[in-house]
Amino acid sequence: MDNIEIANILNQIADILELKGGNKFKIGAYRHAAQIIEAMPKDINEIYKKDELEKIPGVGKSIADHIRELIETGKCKKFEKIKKYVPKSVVDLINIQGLGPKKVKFLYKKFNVKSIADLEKLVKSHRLLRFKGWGKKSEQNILKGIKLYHKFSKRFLLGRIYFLAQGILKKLKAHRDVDKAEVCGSIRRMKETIGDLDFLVTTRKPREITNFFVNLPEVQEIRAKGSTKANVLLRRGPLADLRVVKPESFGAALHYFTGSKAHNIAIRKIGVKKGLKINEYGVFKRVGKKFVKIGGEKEEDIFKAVGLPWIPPEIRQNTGEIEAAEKGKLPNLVSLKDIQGDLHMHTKWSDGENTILEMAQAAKKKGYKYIAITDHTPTVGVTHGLTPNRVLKQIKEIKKINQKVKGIKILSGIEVDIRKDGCLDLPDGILKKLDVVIASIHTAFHLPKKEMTKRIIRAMQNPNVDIIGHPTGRIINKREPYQLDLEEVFKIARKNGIVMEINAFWNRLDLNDINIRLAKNFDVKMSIDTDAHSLSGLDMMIFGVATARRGWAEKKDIINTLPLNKLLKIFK
DNA sequence: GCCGTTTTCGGCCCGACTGTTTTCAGTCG
Repeated sequence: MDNIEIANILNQIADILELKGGNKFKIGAYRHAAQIIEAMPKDINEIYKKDELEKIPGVGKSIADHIRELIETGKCKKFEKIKKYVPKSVVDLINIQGLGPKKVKFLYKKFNVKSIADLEKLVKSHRLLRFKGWGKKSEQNILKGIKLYHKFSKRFLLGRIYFLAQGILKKLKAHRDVDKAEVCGSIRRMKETIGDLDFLVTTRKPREITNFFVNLPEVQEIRAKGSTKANVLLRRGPLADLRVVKPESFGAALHYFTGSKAHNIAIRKIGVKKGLKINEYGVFKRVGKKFVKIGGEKEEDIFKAVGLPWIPPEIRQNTGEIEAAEKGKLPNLVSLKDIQGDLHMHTKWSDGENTILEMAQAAKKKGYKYIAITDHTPTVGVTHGLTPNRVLKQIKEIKKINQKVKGIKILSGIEVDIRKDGCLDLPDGILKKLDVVIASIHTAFHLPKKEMTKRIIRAMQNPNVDIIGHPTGRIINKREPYQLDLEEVFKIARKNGIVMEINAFWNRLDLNDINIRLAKNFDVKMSIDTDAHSLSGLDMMIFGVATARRGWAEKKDIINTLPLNKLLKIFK
């Protein structure tokens, strides 16, 4: 069992306890431990082997026992026992937006609601209206929540399975009979959600490799297995395909399996016009009645055959990249190595896991030249946000740490909350003292479009605001973006020199690819920041950069590619 | 269930918002 599987079970225990109405601090303890284990870079099995489980913060004797049991037997008595209290399908209902443990418990006990179908039927019968606390609005909200759940429930978030895919890829590459291996599909295009995993391998021993693949420990169930193709269900949830081709077809197969489908069709169409046939085995030229292979070992061969330069996977959507390539006007996409610093992160001063010093040292290790510490403000209650006094204290503290740590500059910042009316929850006099001010919304998500737009624009007119954090507020698979007139917002951003954040955290990725392209059209500058709440959170930068690339962003569009002296000129 | 330069017991970040009420429970972060 890996970290995420263990964390999943701890979270499920917490879910069930919540439904049972258990002690909320106990529930919190399970969740806390799950969060730490999921986010920590170390393999929990290694920690188990060293008998150091209880050294993990948030893990005491009891949870350590559960983990030991899980690692040794794959099961845990506590979980097996409380699982009997409610069916899993009932627990899953709390994932519907607007439903929490209390409401789900009520629905289960009173109406025996066990599934989304049950729930929908009940709501539509209006029988709920007779009960205290359930009104017309509640009905509407539940139906909306169900719709959202259906819309998103089939795809996996990139950040949840990216590292799983990389891990499997590493194993494939390490196999002595494997020539080349790559992960294709939407993961290679770094799409924010992933349907399944596509692995491509070249080898002279296809049978051995397919066998090796279906017997990987990550595999739960073999669904199909042949000599050059296999399909499995992974324990983490998604399906995974393996395709084996000959080395001389690697490039063609890579292109074919990377997609997108729309992009591939467009490329093949150009090929047809030139008398070419393009498929996963190569590029073929028509000679009389026969087709003769003219390329396919490298991905470049495919593009070259249709007279185009190589196009980065992230923008292969057939949304203008082929036309741009034809004109020699492909964007020079920003890349991870261009990033000079990270301007949004939290520390123990609010809801982060690590100290300012630890974050700075980890960032320095990444080669960053600067970071900004941007803790929360009091409105976001759970986070123990910074009051004016604590802001001043933190500024002093950062000054001290800057003298200690060489080679990286720590900027004093804040993620100040934008209240419902658009004013900020710290006084201007305090904001003025900070190097960088990010303003974000964490409450009142459901305002009408006009009001929400006005709210953000009012915040952008505050002379101290530099960046708007996660500008649309969406949580992938969970919460829709706010109703917002982004074009209006971008106009003001351009005028006032406000930077729009590309929040790199994998369940946000906000701005998303489409809005990044829009912002670019308005000549709005952006910053790619992790919103890290722990050291491992800093690793999320790849997802932010990938999203920026999908939005055609270039180095010049992204402010945290600038050296410090130039960056500081942008801030007020 | 976890944790301790306020500690080994007794705390455990809590404010904003919504929808329902008319003072508050539930949800969210």
